[in-house]
Order: sequence, then structure tokens, then C-alpha cells
Amino acid sequence: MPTIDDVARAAGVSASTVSYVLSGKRTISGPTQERVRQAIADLGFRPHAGARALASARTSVIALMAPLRAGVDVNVIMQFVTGVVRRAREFDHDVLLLTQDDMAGIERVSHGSMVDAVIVMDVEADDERLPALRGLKQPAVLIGLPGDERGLTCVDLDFEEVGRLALRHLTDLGHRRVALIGPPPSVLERHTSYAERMLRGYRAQAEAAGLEVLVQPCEGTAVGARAATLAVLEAMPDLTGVVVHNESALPTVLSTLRREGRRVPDDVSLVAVCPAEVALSQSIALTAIDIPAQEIGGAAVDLVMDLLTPTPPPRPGGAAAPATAAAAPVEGTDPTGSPTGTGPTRATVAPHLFPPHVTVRETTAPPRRTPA
Amino acid sequence: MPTIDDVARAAGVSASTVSYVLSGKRTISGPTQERVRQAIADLGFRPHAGARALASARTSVIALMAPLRAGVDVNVIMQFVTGVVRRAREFDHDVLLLTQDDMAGIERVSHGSMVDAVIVMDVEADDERLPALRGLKQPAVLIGLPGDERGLTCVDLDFEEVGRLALRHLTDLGHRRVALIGPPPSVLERHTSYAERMLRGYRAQAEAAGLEVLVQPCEGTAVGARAATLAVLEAMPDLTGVVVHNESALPTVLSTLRREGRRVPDDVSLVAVCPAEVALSQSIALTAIDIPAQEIGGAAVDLVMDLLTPTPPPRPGGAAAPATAAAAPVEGTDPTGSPTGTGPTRATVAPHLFPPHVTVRETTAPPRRTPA
DNA sequence: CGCGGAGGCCGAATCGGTTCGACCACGGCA
DNA sequence: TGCCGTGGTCGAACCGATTCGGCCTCCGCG
Repeated sequence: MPTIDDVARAAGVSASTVSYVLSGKRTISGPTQERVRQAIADLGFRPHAGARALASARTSVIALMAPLRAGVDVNVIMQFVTGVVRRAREFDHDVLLLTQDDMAGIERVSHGSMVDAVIVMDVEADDERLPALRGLKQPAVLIGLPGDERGLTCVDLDFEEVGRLALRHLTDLGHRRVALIGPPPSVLERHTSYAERMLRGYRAQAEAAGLEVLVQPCEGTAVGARAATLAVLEAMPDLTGVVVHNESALPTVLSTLRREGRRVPDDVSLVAVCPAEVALSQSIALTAIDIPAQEIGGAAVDLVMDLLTPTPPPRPGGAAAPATAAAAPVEGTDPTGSPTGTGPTRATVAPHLFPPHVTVRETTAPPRRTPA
Repeated sequence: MPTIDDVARAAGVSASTVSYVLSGKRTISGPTQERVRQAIADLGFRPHAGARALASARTSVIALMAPLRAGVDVNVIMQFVTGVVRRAREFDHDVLLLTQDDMAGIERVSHGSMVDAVIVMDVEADDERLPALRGLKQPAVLIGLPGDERGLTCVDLDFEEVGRLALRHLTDLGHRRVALIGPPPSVLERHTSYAERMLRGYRAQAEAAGLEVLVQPCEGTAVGARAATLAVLEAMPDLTGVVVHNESALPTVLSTLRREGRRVPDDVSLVAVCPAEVALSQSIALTAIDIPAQEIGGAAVDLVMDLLTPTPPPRPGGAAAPATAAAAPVEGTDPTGSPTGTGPTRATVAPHLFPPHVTVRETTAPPRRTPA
């Protein structure tokens, strides 16, 4: 493994010059750059990550805490994960994967200076990790929305709106007898952020519309899903619409409805809340509010990068911000160029929420008029 | 962030003493150790990972290449991943996640000295990454079995035996008309190691038993699985047994059989090849050859640690090997204490193959006598 | 009583980069 | 012609650990 000194020698320059060629932090003449780059290529030089981290206090690694908790669909988790990894790579960063949901992992990699930042998934309403996260020397970004997000940066789909929208789509079609098949009890008991928010929005919308609300938690197993579907059918025999917020249950919900003689969408309309891939891999293409998991993961990385770039001193005659290329959702403060001063250390920016959309596929239709 | 010097000062010793207390590589007196540990606790000292990597040439990080390829079930991948992460943590190591399947990622982290070793998943029969892997300065462990594993360390379930065993279980029960619903075409076209090996074993066993072999590739989607099931039923209407080696297809295969009037296991027996969790979360508990994905992932880490511990010079009067606590499968050369000399740099050790077992649950039974 | 050896600790070199201050040469301007 | 500014490069300090050689002390033994 050649070192920077080897490169310097080969190029006939000093080590610092090589470093500056690499980082671009000082101007180096064209010919010199050329020689240096050539030497780097010839020798196959790759800077030693540890040495770099030691000297620059930057590791080019971000930690991703993706706890595999009971009740959360692995497919969805992996969507987030790949979104994060992909986007991180575009910023020349790697991802250290933490799967334990305790704080110890975070503290270890943080205090040990193994990472530049932390992204945390599966946030709960009153997450115990919050205070520790706030105390980190590295910035932290949450995927999800805890009850108190002060001092933290958050990004997620706007699940409250998801709840409203899902129901509204059905009522707009004319459905009045609707049930929600939700996440597993364990997820709710944990007060998982997305589940509670979705539920809140759904309930609010239902009450506003004067509908009876029927909410049925549901295990992700086949038997659990079957039981939940039957329970809903029994509690509301005249139901014509279902919202399903539970990826693992979808196949069984679908087949159970069928077995019970309810055709989809003729007899009952179904709108799912899940990633598009999941909606499309079912026995029938699901009308759904797609969870853009990959995008959200990517957005989390964008936020990390924002937090990592030293706040550009707000000089008015600005060469633009160094192109973080953040395709941020339309929300919160304007991504580029803060309107006025940078504000109180950007700690109070609004959470970045992606607006949800209904994608109509093959499982929703107006209720049949006959029973009316 | 306190440094080792701060600790040394607080404890009234030199920095090297602190280091030796931490590493245990030299004897330090009891009282001194006590003072040092106290100082560490008081200050909340955590060694700087970069500095440590620089000085010791060890990062305590291992790279895991887990490409998310079309056709491989995410649940299974994640089982491996968590197995790796968990076991790595037991050895005080962290995991850097690579999801691209190109070699660039590996080379980057390897040459940059970001990791101590590499674990590679989803190996193909003639994997193009092999030569590069052999050239790495860090050890590499494959989960899977390429055609030519010389110079590489491999671990996996013995999928050839899986193929034989699955079929044998059915024939032992008396079934003679059996079909295999396999992985998606894309997986086979890539010559994915596990798929080909399973198929080979299955074919061999079928021929040995003089059975007609019917193999049906199958997409992981609901429509794909339905199509595959119907195809098999049409090609072999009198079939009484199915082997399914395709996690994502299982729910639909099951429901399709049912819809076609074939009761499981009364009319047709089904044995799956999948992780136990998957077998148990179906509408009926599947008789299956469980893929111990977590264990295999853990075993990969064990192998990494073996490769990482400097080969204990084979002195006969041995204090035992430093307890890597490897629960290795019963295979290959004896894990501890090589029978004779350490052999040619352990490059030629046999691949570590886990022996498969059939776990009988509720989907297999003898064929009904009536049609005979 | 003297010597050898082991136990326990320290000092300094080292790992491989980054970064700041300084230096040099050259061009423009007065 | 002299001075200043600037673009381009170098040298050296520094980041925070690990590790090797050496030194001192104390004990045991002859």
C-alpha cells in the first residue's frame, strides 16, 4: 500500500501538495495536478481512512440505526436502508449498520469517532434515545417523527395526511362503511411514530366525515391477517372499503376477502399504505398510498450532508451553496439560501415531511348501488 | 472528548500504560489497573477509532457485501445480515454495509483500510469478484460456494444435500409424482450458487430414484407464483408432492393449490426450503428444510475472526486456541487444533457446509392410497 | 552480599494523512 | 525601479492512539 509520501516522491512534490490536489482546498497549478494524479494512478494510491479520520476529524462514514423490530416489515426497512446507502455513496460516504436498538451502539460509534453522523429509523413517539441523540457531537437525523423533535432533524412521510387521504379516497368514491386494518399490536404498544400518526389522521378524518371508525390491529402472519380480516368482516358485515396499513398482512387480507366471497374491488375497495413495489407484487395491483421509502432514506442523507457542511457564513454576494443537490420535499424552510439569517443554529427548522399521494390502481371502485 | 493522555494524566501514569491496561498485552499491576480504569470511567474516555486504526492497522470493522438482487427474498438476506452483525458485535466489531454488487466498493474499503475483512453474500458459480477478492490484503469469507473456491474461505448450507433431502423426504413418504418450484429465472441465469447446487442435488436424487423430474422456475410475485403453480399442475396433473425453493412464492403457491382443489397435505405434500421464520408465518406451518441464515452469517464472522487471529505458531505444548468460541458446523478440517501442521496457509481448507435437516410440520403426509 | 531475572512502567518512535504559516517567484502598478 | 499582491508550493506541527526497547526496582538464590 503506497502512502501519500510515495506519491509525493513519484510526482516530485511534497506530501502537502498531494493532499491539496486531492482535496482541492488550495489552488495547485495544472501541470502539477497532472503529475500528481498520474502518480496516484500509477501507484494505485488510496488514502488510509484511519489516518485521514485522525487528521481531518471526518470519517466519511455515517451510522444507520435500523432496528429489526417485531412487526415491522423487513422489505420496508430495506427500502429505507438501500435509499440511505445509495445516496450516501453519491456523497462518497459509507454506511455503518447498527441493528440493536439500544443506545450503546450509537454512543460507541459516536464517541469513538467512527462516524460523521447518525441516521435513526423506527422512531417512537416518546423515544428514549432522543436525549442521548441530542447530546451527540455528531449530527443526528431521524426517519420518523417523535413527539418532541426539538433540536433534532426529522424526515418522513406525512403519515397523518396519509391517514386522512386514505379514508378520503374511499369516501370520495362514495364509501361510508370502512375499516382500517392496521399494524401489529406490538407496533402500536411501542407508540411507533408512523403508526400513531397515521391512526390519528385517519380517526380525525373519520370523525369529520361522521363515520363509524373501526380499527383492527393485525399481526403480520398469515393466521393473524386472516383473523383480523374475519374480525373486521364480522364487526362490520356491510363494509365496502378497507384501508390496510400492514405490508405483511396484505396477501392474506386479499385472499381472505376473496374466500369470504367479497370481490375486490367489486364488493369491497381496498387501499393499502405500502411501498409501490409491495403494492405491485400482490395478486392484483393495489390502489395505495405509496411509501417512498428509498426517497426518504435519501432525503435523510441529504439532511446529514447539509448539517455536515460548515454553515456557509451568510455573505450576500454568494457563490451558491456547494450543490448538495438535495431534492428535498416541498416543506419546511427553503432548502437553499435561508430567507434571512440562518436562524438559531437550524435547530428549529420544521420537520421535513413528504406529502403523500394516492396512486389509483385496481383495488378501488365506487360502491355498488344495489345495497343502498 | 478526552484523549488517552488525559486519562494518563488523571491516573498518574503514562499513556502507554493506559494503552496496555486496555489491550492487556503487557502485565500491569492491580492497583495501577484500578486507577486507570477509574480515570477512564470518570472521563468517559473512548479511544479514537481512526487513531487506533492508524497505529494498530486494525479497524474493528468488517465489510459486508449484501447485494439486493432481483429475485432474492429480502427477508432471507436480512437474516444473514443480522446474523453477521450480531456475531460481529460479540467480537467487538462493527459492520460496514455495501449494497452495490460491483467490486469497486470492496476495493475502496479494502485499499482504504476501512475494514479488517470482507464477507460476501450471494455468490455466483463463476463469480467475477473472485479474483479481486483473492487479491485483497484483508481476508474474505464467502457466504455461498463458487465453482472454484481455492484460496477463499466459504460457508453455506449444503444445498446439494438440501436438494437430495427434500426429495428423499417425499419419496420416503411414498410420493413418486413430485415437482420442484424453484427460484426466479433471473437467479438461475446468474448461476447463483445456492440455486444451482440445490438443483443439482435434486436432479441427482430424482434420477437415482427413477423419477420424472419437473422443475419450474418461478417469479417471486403473486402472479408469477400462481402461474408457476398452475403450470406445474398442468404438466403433472397426478402430482402428489411439491418442493418449493422460493420464499416469496410460498403464500401464493399455497393459496393456488387450495383454489385448485388440492388440499395440503391431504392431496399434495409440500416441503419448502426457507428460513424457519418463513415456514412458520404461512397459513399453515410448513414442513421445511430450514435455512439457518442467522447461524450461517454468524459462522462467516467466526471464520473471519479465525483468519484474523495471527496463526498460533504450532508449538505442541499448547495452551488452547484463544477461544474464538466458534460453533462451527461438523465439517471440513477439525476447527481447533489442526491434526498435523497448519497446512498450506489454510488456503485449502474444505468449505464449511452446514448439514441440512428436514423439519416436519404440517404440510407433508403419505400419499392417499385411493388413486393407486 | 552480590548478581541475575522478572515484573512494572515510561519514553519515544511510528502509523499516514491534513492544515496552517511561510516562502518564493513573478507580474502589475506607481 | 521598487513595492505589493498573489498564485503555487513546501515544511512542520498535529491528530490520538500502539508498541518496542529500555530502565528501575525488588526478590530470590548462590
